[in-house]
Amino acid sequence: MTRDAPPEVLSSRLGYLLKHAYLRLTEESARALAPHGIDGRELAVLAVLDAHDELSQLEVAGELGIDRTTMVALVDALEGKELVERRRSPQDRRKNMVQLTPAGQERLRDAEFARQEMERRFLAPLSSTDATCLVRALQSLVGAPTSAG
Amino acid sequence: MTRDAPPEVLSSRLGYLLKHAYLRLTEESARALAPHGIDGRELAVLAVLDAHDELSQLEVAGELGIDRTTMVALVDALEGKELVERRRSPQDRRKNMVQLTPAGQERLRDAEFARQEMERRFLAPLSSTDATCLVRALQSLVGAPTSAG
DNA sequence: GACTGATAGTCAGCGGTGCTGACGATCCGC
DNA sequence: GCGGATCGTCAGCACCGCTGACTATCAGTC
Repeated sequence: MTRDAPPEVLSSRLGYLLKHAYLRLTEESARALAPHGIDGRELAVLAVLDAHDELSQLEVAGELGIDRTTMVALVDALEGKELVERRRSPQDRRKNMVQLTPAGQERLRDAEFARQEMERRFLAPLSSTDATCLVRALQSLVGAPTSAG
Repeated sequence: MTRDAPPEVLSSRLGYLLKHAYLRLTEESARALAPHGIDGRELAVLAVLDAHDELSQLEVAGELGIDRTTMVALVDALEGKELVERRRSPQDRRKNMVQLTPAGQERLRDAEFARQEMERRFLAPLSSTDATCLVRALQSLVGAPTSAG
């Protein structure tokens, strides 16, 4: 099934393109991850934890670029699914250290596989040159300076 | 000012990249359009109207890929700024035809110029090859089939 | 001409997301 | 020990887009 192609006035607008590409990926991501009982944000948290072994909630939030208040519910959900554990840091008892459980590690592996499959399908309409170029361009944009002062 | 570069675990995730590129563009867009008293969605409505001269609310919503219920408030706002006018269609009195006012056309010109400037700045960190490639890739993704049934 | 079903616009209400502001607990420099 | 900063938490708000219901209107049928 193809969706309607965007009207010509909009197809050259970066805002339209980025928004709809993002929305479409979000849909695909939800569909791919649903069988694993987590969503894209939760998977990102698991991946960050796996890469760093153990971080405080605030550090995880910082990595992901989301607010610490948003992090609370996110960790609540993951803890409810027994994929992560909160522990008060003995060094700094203000901090909640968040750690993957064995179940969390397993879930991460499976869901990561599903995500990679999904991304591969998502990028399938592109030539491999265009696909690499897209990723490289996005990386530059996200890591790059802006006029934001 | 450069923003923090994304952590390595996330910089290869399409979801993270698309989301943050989109968020960053949204910020820049808001900043660029603020002096013109409209936001990105409103500008898109004006552009669609300009390209088609006159459309019903539902048709505009269809072009932009947003819901007809969302369209109501959007047209309300634009009408409040006297940039568009609603007229009952004589052919089909269920339809609200939406039309640019002269002020709307003028605003569109100015804001479009600001948007183009903004996009140019936004894409500045990319080589011109990468920039064209990015746009082409996004166009393919947005216009392309998905597994969405 | 009246009845039926579909369509356009409107509105109330909901869910998701992310924010601000406040608070308690805790840490650190003095 | 005190004052200021930091972390987690919560309540409340704003924005966005949706669903569902309602009204007005149209088109087709009898």
